[in-house]
Amino acid sequence: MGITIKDVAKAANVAPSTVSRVIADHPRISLDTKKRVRKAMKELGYHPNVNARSLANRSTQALGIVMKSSADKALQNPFFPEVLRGISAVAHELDYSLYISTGETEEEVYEGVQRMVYGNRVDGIILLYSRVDDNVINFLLEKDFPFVLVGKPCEHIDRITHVDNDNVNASIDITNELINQGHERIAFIGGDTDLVVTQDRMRGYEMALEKAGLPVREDYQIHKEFLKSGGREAVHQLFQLEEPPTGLVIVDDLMSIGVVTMLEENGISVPDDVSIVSFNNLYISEITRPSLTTVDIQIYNLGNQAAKCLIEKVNNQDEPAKRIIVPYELVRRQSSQHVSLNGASTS
Amino acid sequence: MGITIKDVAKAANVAPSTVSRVIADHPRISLDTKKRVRKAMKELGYHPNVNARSLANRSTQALGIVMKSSADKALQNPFFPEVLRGISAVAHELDYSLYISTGETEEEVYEGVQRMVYGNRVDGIILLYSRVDDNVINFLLEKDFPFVLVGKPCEHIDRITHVDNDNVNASIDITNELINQGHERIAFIGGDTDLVVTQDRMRGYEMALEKAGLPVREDYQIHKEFLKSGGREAVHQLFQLEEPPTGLVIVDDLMSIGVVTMLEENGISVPDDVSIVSFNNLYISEITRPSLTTVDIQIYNLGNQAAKCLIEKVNNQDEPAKRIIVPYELVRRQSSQHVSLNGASTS
DNA sequence: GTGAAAGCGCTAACAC
DNA sequence: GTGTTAGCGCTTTCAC
Repeated sequence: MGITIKDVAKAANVAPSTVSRVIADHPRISLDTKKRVRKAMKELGYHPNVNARSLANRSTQALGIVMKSSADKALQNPFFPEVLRGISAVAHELDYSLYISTGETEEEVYEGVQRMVYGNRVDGIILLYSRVDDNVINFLLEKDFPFVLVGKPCEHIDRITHVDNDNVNASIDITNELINQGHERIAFIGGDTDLVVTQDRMRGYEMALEKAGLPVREDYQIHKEFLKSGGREAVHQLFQLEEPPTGLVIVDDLMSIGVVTMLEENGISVPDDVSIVSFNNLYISEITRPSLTTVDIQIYNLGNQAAKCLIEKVNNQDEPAKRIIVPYELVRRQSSQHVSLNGASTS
Repeated sequence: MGITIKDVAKAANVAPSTVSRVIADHPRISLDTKKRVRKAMKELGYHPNVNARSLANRSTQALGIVMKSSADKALQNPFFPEVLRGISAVAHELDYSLYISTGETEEEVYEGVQRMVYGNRVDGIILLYSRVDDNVINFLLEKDFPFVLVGKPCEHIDRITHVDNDNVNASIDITNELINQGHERIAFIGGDTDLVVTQDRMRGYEMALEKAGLPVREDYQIHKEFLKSGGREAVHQLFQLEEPPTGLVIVDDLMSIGVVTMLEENGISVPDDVSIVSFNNLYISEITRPSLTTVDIQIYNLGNQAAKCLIEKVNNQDEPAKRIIVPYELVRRQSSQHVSLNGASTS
């Protein structure tokens, strides 16, 4: 069942090892035999068995992709297909396959990673999230298993190759966008505070405010997982304050859309009453109304770079830990405007 | 490098074959040795090498997932993470791993599938799309390789196990929703006409109109990939007609959002001037404004069923071809309303 | 109930 | 340049 290397060898009148060498395009095989062998492979319809190869080789030509637990379906989802595209492009080019592991809980995710590593299923792993105190990272470090992180590690930062944006500066810039438009009361809406990306973006926000001499107010920060029921309330409260914000920095475009809706339910209009800026530049950010002023973090590129780094690392165990910063870009759209225009629609 | 079955055997004072039998939980191994072996495995930190097992076994405990080419990033994306969740849940439960293959072009996708099959990487494949004249399906059929289709095959329908919604009836129902609200001029906006799902939904739309004695007008159908530049124009034209539609059936929620934006750019408001209904009930459909009246097709469930069917088929090559229809549900939200309310906002 | 040995399909010394 | 051979780690007859 299935053509093996032996069949090809026989047909081409060479030894199996020669066929193997032809497959690997070994330099010191004569062009003539190469041709003959290749012809035989074609004719017989030969395809190598990757398992056998992996066994002999201790290399799988496969990369593992690990997402964070998909329990909170909302937030990171649109991110995933795009980063996958980026990874897939280089994987395909370099003839790597992709394994994927996810799970509803952290525990499931961890188990998945163990399976990949212990089972010799993959040569390396791309982690698509970074959270404090993550046992997956500790496990991989301990096993000295090649991996790359998309995002910023919160520990061992110089031991972990990672691909990230400069989220702090991105956040400073996007917050300044509001400040430059004259906003002085700017609130921050974030997600899971365990995620490093949330932390960085919040820090940038605070730094920008401080630099501009604006107060950093605690009642201007929301961190509930507010795409669920709690969030609606939290946003409502924010605008019940004596001095409600006129600008909002939101950690993700998808959240922004939810917030816009909540606001409009309360008769608050974007950008006429409040300006919104956010992050990620998802596809949807352009086609929603208002279109979103956001930071394009180049998701595809993040995936692309991560895959490249990982493959380098796989091919050379001694490759030093790297840090790749993918540039970001501000995208100005309709959701933010100069504070002096506030109330435009009601006037 | 790595604990093998032999190490365990030595430690437990048995033969390697016995260890193997313990792993497989073979019945005629004494409980005593089982315990002893298991203890040794624990102590040594043994983990089976899946490649070796696959080689000996001709089974990989892995499923392949094939998406359609990701070139058109817009349409099917939000679908993917959700269906993956569904697949992943059962894969995890039954100890299967997931292998994923995508590509920018059809050709790349096809190559990926070949790699999975020929390389013995997976035991079976889940196809996440159905399009006419697809060489991937033909390839799998020809090789008699286990696979399951999410969607409806356009050929060999009784030979292919597939998991689908009843898209024709779903479309009839959602179109009737508009008809029952008094709409008589109802247009259809679809995507790629090669996709079976587009065809089914269009047919349902037409059948509903006919049943209601409403004309099926050709100038009421748009099929450009209109999330790109062409679409804006097409929608514009639609509302330049002498009798512009008052209702729109749109093949996907994400498209709906784009259309709402285009309409509002032209001063046409949803649902006050035109009602919109669509399909899929993506997460975003609920938080956008207006929230979308749509058909919940239970994406998670589609994935779940597909994975189950595939594993059955893998375990029993003679499993007959099945057809699983996942029920759908109408979700009424703000984007559609009775035609008599039209113009409400301008009055 | 358990062991010995062959073999899954391939690669990688080591020969010549 | 190419053939021979010994594994990679596991499963699976076939003995006993």
